Amino acid sequence: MKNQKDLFLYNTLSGKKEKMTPLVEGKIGMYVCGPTLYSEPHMGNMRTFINFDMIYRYLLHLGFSVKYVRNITDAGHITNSLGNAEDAIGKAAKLEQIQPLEIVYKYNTKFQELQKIYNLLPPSIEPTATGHIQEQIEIIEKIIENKFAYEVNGSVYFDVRAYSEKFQYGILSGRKIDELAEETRELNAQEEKRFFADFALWKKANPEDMQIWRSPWGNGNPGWHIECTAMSTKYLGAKFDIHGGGMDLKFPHHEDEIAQSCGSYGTQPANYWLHANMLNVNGQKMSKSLGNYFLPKEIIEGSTTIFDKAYDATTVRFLMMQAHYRSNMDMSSESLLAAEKGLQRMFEAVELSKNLALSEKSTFDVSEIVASFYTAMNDDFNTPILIAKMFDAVRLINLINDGKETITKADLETLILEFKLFLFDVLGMPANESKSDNRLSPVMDLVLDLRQNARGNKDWTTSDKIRDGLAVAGIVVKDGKDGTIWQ
RNA sequence: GGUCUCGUGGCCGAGUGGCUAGGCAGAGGUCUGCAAAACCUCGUACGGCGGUUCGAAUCCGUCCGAGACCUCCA
Repeated sequence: MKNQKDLFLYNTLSGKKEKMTPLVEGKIGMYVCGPTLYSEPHMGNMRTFINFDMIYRYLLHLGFSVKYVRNITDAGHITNSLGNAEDAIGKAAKLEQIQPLEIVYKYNTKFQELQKIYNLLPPSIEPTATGHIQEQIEIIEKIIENKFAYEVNGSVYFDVRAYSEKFQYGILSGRKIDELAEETRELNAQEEKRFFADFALWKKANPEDMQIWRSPWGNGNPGWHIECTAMSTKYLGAKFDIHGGGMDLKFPHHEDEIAQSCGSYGTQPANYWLHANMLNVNGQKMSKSLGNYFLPKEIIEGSTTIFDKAYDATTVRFLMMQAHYRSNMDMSSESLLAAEKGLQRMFEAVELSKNLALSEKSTFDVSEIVASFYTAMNDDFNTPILIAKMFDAVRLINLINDGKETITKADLETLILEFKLFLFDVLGMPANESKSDNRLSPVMDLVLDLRQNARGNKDWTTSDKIRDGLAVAGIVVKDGKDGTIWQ
């Protein structure tokens, strides 16, 4: 069932689901655009990273050897096309009165913490833009050499018209240059540019810039898009398998990355472009400028007024896994609560499965269920379907427990193994089991034994007192047919 | 204005030309000392209007509504 050749993914480039064929069999190179660390990443940012973490996990699960590169943008980029605004990191630095890299360091520390809290696997490497200025300059030089860029007054711009004669600008986002021209009716104040769609590869330094680098064109800053081209090329080569990022990066960021790669190395960087959809708040994209965002920490601390109570990171992650990565999703107290309860059922089934009665034969087809897990995920990482299939398995486990279905030892082992692999390794739910403290266990045995005696004597007052007392300590007691369990 | 996406039952959220998605919530039942859990049954959903078709929520057109991108953005 674990067949690498059955994987299909939706490629933004073609607008279709395509069979995944790596450049080198068994190996995958994946680049994902990471955060710009001028502030703490919000929940919407996290959703993208959680989704690509899931994708990374599934690729690993299929046995691919994956090199996963996710950059950190720590060089400031001018915030609008006019070029007269400050870069976000520089702005934050001035505001907080510390160095730009202190800003980045500060927020990167938080970002790293969040990755642990939300159970993200660390990428193979997290390269930084400032650590690759030289590589960026070299690519710019190549583009100039190829006559797809020009220098004006200490800045370098990508020449979209020249590029369009050999390549198709707009291939990813479906944009046409002449249409773009009509659309951009204002804001053409960028006099240095020869053509409105040209974009900066290198910007001459402003006197107030806090980060400045030397280049063949004088002191300045790299353009926003060039860092990804430089780092993906360095770590994955000019051509690699998967490039991912948020939908909002499709244009212009990813479009321009393609132009830069074609303009320098004559090849598109990635075979497959994956785009994760946005997280909404009340139907609108979460964004800093709208102010409708909340932080990943606020939700687990319960310090945002948007939700009725605190929800842990696992619940949030599970809720996100219940939506497809290409759909946009909203979060509400109701949906979080539903996820919390649903996940609880999953975990309880895992516990329950440890003590199921075994039979001579199984009354259902385990291999079919397990196959359905793979079918779901192979279809463009359809986690909602996967979860639905897993709930089917949960139901079966409960039915076995009720004696209404039976299972053999071998089938149970297969089912549990695969179930856990998908729950913990693929969906990334933390496997915090075996937490059943060795010292607590005998104590509980004793307490429950006492309660059982009371129940035997129909001393309900005592038995309920024990149950209520344990409830206060967060221990739930459930009386089943074959004894009492606690958690 | 241009390009594009979406509109599914109380909520979240998949999918599909005809066959029950799933979770949560709700109703009834089984079990239980009670409770919890579990299991069973139930609501007969696909924005409006046309069209294609034996048959459409699924394809086409149109209208309404929401959103994304076109400018920094995961």
